[in-house]
Amino acid sequence: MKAHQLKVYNTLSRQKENFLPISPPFVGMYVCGPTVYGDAHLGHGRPAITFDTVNRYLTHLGYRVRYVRNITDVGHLTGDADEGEDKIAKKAKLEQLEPMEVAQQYTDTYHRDIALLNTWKPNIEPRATGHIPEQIALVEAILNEGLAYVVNGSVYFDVLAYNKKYTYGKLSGRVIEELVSGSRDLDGQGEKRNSVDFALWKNASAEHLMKWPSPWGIGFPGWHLECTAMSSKYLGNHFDIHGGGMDLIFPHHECEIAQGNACNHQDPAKYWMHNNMITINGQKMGKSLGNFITLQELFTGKHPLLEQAYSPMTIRYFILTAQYRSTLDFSNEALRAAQKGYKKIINGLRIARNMHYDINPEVALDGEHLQQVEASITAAYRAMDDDFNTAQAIGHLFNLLKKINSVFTGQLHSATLGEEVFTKMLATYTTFVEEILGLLEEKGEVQEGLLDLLLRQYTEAKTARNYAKVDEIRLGLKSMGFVVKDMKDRVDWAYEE
RNA sequence: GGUCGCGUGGCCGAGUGGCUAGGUAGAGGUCUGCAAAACCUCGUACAGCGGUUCGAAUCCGCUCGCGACCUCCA
Repeated sequence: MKAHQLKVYNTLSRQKENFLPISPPFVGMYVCGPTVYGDAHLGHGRPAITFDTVNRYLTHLGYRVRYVRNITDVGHLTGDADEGEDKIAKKAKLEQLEPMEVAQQYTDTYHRDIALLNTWKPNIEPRATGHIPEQIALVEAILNEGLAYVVNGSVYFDVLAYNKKYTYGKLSGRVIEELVSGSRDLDGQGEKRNSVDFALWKNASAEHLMKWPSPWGIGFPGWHLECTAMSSKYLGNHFDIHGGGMDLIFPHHECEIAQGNACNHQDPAKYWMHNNMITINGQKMGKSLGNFITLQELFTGKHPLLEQAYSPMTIRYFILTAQYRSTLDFSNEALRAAQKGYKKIINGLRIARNMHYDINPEVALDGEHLQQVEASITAAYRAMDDDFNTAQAIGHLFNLLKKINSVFTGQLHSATLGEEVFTKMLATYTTFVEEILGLLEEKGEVQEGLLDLLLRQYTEAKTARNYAKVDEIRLGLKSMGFVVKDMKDRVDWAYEE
């Protein structure tokens, strides 16, 4: 296979750049994981699948990826920045649980749901609460640089001081003067010297549930700090890819860049990748809007907005049919279309796995078909090389699938493609579906052996022109979710679309 | 209010100057005991108006509509 020049859209430069890892073949990738205080919803599914696909494709190209995705189990506050209540602790009080019980419970459900989407596990999945000493050390380092200050046992990052040496706002495209003047009510600043400053360490009140000792008293870390602590610990001070949802660009990732520069004098990541939001009726699906659908609700169909259940692979396919930087609009109609498309892909996978080249010297090569197949193979890779355009790649896979189906049903002879191209076509198709896109065959309850038995009876009945029995078997299979495919010389089954 | 982005055929969704995206839905056809599956063909899509160009969905301007971030959110 020829060398690929992968291009990646970098939020920092706002353009596609050639992907050149810092130390090939190694790639360090850090992705912001969930704050574990509720069930994972469709909005969590998108970055999980997006960066899983990035991981898969980079691995396919031969890179050795270290994928780190954190679990936020402390420090993420509700309400106004740096003034609200800890999300985990709030949920703990509501459910009368230990905060760690809440974190554990939703970490478990997150893992369960994300695994169903067939995502590879991260190589390291660190938790914020497991890295308190590292975070304290970072605060001390930033204080030593003179870019933070202590007030009543809390430590704040001094954005204005930082901005004299570095540029605060370069990721989100924000101008510091506008942030300063545009800040809402000036009396809500509290201890901060300036409203744009953010907390590195917060003093904990007596009733606060999650707290640790520090040089500044009992307290807990600020939200942005954990990612700096854990990414630098496991990937170094400057690594290749930092990913997450677009809504994290500001302030979270902006603050991470500031923290990284403040204590390590360099940007933490070379490439910043951000997936867009999933919308529902054109509006962002999110916790704060209360219009989110959890993954479990999708899998079971138990949600007022859902007309039916949608399988994990349908969801994965649905998300992959859009480029990750575009919004993707949810609707039952779109998901039903995705379900059909997914099943078509998987029926093709079964066929491709079992198909063999049929040597026939009397069949001539067909230049047009050959050219179409070769073009689709090249185009599928080119799409992935162009900032992981899974939507476009899938389009080319469907073109390959048409050829595969044609050969399978006898409408096209495999020899018209020649053995080399035919084999490459099958290999490309199966590699893309299974390895790169991560689409699995969702097997039903029925054993394949049983299906084969029924199909043998079906064939016998058909030969005997016992059409009543033929129809009976056909109906029976249909009720189990299978359709019978009658071809010229044989029969086969497929998943009902 | 500031910053940024979007508006593609019934629906979802690629595409950023000339080359069929694709899926799904619908229509017709081949095949079939009838079907199904599969394959083939089709609708003449680019918010509106103006401009640049030999040529624009694609570049520029204006208008309309929608959204994101600026406060926790993937």
